[in-house]
Amino acid sequence: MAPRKEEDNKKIRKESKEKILVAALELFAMNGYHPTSISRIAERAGISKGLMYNYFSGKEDLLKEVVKHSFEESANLLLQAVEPYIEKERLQTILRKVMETFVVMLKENAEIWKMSVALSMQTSNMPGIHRMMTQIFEKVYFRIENILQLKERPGAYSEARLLAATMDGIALHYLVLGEHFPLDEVVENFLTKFCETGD
Amino acid sequence: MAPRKEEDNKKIRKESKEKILVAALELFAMNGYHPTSISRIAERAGISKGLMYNYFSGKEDLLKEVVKHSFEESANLLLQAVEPYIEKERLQTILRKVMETFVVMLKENAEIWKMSVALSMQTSNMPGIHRMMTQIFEKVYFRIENILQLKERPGAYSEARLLAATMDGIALHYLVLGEHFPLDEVVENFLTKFCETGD
Amino acid sequence: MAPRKEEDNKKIRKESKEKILVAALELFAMNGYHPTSISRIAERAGISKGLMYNYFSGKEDLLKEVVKHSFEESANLLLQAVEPYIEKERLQTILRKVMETFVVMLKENAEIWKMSVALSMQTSNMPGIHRMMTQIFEKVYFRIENILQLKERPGAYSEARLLAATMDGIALHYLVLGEHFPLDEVVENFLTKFCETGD
Amino acid sequence: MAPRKEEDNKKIRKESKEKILVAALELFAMNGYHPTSISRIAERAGISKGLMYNYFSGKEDLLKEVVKHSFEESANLLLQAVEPYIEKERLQTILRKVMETFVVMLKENAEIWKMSVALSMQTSNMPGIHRMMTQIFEKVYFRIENILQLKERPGAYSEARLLAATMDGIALHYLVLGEHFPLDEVVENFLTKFCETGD
DNA sequence: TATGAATGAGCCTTCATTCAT
DNA sequence: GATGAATGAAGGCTCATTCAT
Repeated sequence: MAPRKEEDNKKIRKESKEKILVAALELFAMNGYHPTSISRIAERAGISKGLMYNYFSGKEDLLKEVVKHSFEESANLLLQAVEPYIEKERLQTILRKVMETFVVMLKENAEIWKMSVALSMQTSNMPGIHRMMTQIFEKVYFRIENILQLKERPGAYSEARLLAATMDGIALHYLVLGEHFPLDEVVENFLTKFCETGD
Repeated sequence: MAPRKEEDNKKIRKESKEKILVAALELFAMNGYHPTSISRIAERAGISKGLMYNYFSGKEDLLKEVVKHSFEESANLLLQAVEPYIEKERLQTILRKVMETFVVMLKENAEIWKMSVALSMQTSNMPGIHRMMTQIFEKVYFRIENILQLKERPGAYSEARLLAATMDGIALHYLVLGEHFPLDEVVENFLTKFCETGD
Repeated sequence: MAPRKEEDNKKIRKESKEKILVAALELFAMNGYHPTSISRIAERAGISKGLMYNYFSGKEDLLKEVVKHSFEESANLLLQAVEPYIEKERLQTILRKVMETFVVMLKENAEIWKMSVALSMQTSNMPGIHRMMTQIFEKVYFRIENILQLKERPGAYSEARLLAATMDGIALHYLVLGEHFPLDEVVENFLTKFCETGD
Repeated sequence: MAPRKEEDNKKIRKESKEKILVAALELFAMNGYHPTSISRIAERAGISKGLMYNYFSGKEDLLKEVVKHSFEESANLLLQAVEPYIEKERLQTILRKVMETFVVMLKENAEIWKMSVALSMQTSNMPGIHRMMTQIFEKVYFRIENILQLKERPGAYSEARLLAATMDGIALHYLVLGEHFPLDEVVENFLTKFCETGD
């Protein structure tokens, strides 16, 4: 047999890793980190338990990468969705676009978001994960502040903080109450309130 | 000689249960539910592992009572703090009072709130706990809606939802970012924004 | 208060002990020895856990007394039932009477008999209990041999052994198969076979 | 390097499972089910506690397989031993052969038989095990009935029941009394009695 | 690269027993 | 005589991790 080419190896590695990450994300999101066993993850990923340890140094490392992936993806999606509008449109339009995207993502990835929120509360255990999540989050936040400044909004700093906090608060309540929470109404109310002042 | 009196036993029982609840609250809040073992709780409470099961039917039952205690206490404190102002004062004053109390409680019980948020994200496992938390939360929410209606605020329903969500969003960001989050400034901004509209 | 009289004390002791023995017998018979906890027994007897240890030195001692009671009672009932017939009647009549009584007792106390059989198999653990059961059993056996000798039955020794073994074998199968086992038919067949030979 | 071959694994698995089954059988038979801990079994089998659960879903499952193995083996040995004689020989000869084999097996596996009898008395707990034992037992019984019918024995049904019951009764007494029980004499007496009637 | 048998620490829980009252 | 709070050893079981292949 000819030795496998370098490239093939790389591809195999990437595919296996991807399968593991996907399986882990699903299970962590569904059942939580602790109740999910490595065995179940391996099973769902269609690989052996041992193989995990070729790609990840342990369960916690796996969690870290899982979170990083999904967190970064969410952040990027949100930022990219509004990027085209930032220069041309009024703040109100931009915010509306942000909220639209936000709501879609929230509904689509409810379970994953729940996991993320739960994890972000675990400050003392898993400091590495907490740090990483904070960093990604702050990246998004800075972009928001940036936009507000661009639109010559007074008090952009605390206003950006409030804006981000409110968005996450809305998400939080939706995640807890589910369809009992009047997501669309609240978002509408929020947009009105946020834009009519000082504009 | 004579068996212990009924009263004495009651007192003993109450004290032991209290010790366990306190220890459990501290550890659950600090490290989370799963990573906290019954052994550690018993150790911290200064009792034997087995005694636990005289008072609680299991680890999850213990968590439930812990959460109920601390959650209900928080809810009551918040409601009681504003109760005297509701009739006499303007909405703005009431809200300011609410936020003051809220901020104090948030700072004082940050770890417990983290635990609560994390738990409220665990919908699928532990449905009993989730239900209980939702109920207590909704009680607070209804009082808020009530107050807004009293003050003849238009759209009290979705406005109350938004108000509650924003408060929790602010709490969330404070809990994640700690002192990096400009809590007071954001609260001020929020009060301004919320009260100046439609007033 | 006048001090309790010696007699009263004795009566109280006897009643409490009796309650415990009854409760233990029922639970041991129903669920087996190991799966039955002291707590459950105390509960059913309507007394406190601690009180048990005033009357019995431990769980195994309790079992021993329970078995002794019920075993002796069974043995006595069986012997007394046939005693009046021994002198006057033919062997066949006596045996028929024995079997009648045996069948009634078997049906009435199936669960207790199951427990007894199970315990009699535990030779290595609980040697005390095994010895006691053996002694009571041998008492019955000797009476049977005695009767056969009285009726001038040849080979009374091994015949008595066979008779006793067959009776217990029938019981065993009834206990395992329940109503699927044709108890009455088999008994009839047995009586025929046992009496027609050498008579 | 390369993962172990499928075959190798199968062999390893089989050997480990066998070791566990043997150890468990010995301990269950010697001390009973409840007093035997998984730790002790693992220790005797020379493996770790955890490995057990790769092969059995729990302690009760282990018991079930242990019983099934030993019970089925006994049943098969008994049936195979007489099979060659059934067609050619008279009933008396066949029965004598049965009893010979029976006695040998009884003496050789006394402890296992004790365990089996004890277990067969546990109707309420462990219904699965009870059912399994009953099934195997009935298989043997039906063969006996079958043979009696073949030899044109009248009343084969209840006679077969009696025959089986008597055999087990003899076994029971031997198991309880050990060498105090005159096994051979009783068997002889039994054969005489059983065959001389209706022949 | 990939496997899965094997480990062992640690988990939650039960329960016979003790003892102060 | 009677109670039941408290103990602590032991039980069954899970699971992240290792390692020979």
